[in-house]
Amino acid sequence: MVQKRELIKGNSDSLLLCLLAQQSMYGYQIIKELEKRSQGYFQFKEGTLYPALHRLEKAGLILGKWQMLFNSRPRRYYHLTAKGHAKLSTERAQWQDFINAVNLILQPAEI
Amino acid sequence: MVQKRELIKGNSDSLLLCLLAQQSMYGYQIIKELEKRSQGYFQFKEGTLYPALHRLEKAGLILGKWQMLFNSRPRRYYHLTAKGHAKLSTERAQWQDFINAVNLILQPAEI
DNA sequence: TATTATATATAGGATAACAAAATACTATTT
DNA sequence: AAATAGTATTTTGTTATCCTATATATAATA
Repeated sequence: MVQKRELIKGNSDSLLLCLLAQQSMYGYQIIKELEKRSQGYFQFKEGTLYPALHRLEKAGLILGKWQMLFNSRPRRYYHLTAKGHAKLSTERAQWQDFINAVNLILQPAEI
Repeated sequence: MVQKRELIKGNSDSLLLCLLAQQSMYGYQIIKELEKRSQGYFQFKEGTLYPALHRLEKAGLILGKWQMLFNSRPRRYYHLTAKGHAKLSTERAQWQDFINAVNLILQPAEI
């Protein structure tokens, strides 16, 4: 499976919202989960993920809460806000529009 | 569609290669053709397209040739090189891999 | 004459993905 | 006890590229 990093651009926020809509997670867990679910395709770097989480939180789309644990480091669990759910819904639609538009170019009706 | 900009990022080169693989075109024509074929979705700006064409030509993927016309401005027609055809083929494969990976996140098998 | 459409080009700003390193704690191995 | 590996978050600096805006030029139309 050939991987092109450029393709991820502009989609990471949607992927994160989608993942957190299904389940609250903390940063490190998100990295592992994305890799697992995509069968190794997505390998988010810390320098990509954490700034993205902060961006989404600042925009009010997700909310992070510190969770103290006695046998490990504190973790910051993120969950989707109502605003985040609404955003995810529009982003899903935008993603479909985009796919459709690209396919019209890549696979035109008449060749 | 405010988000559209980010989705296009990293994909414009593939779109251009694909378009020029089907037919030689000049810049202005490409803008119009992309808009038409995508039913208005893609509206490339000059500041996006021309630098992209120069980038692709510099990389040896496309080749531009000036065509003089007596009743209009000169046009620079671009066509795909052999290297460009090879590149397009791998980019098509990458695009499919990417779609598959995203769909594994957006529509997981079990929810 | 002014505007619109055609046609190419580039400077400057904004955003985001990445590599890399810093920090810090826990668990396992030697 | 010390070293190593794994877990977990943060930040700095670099790079790529998409956009706005502007500049230039010609032909057709109002």
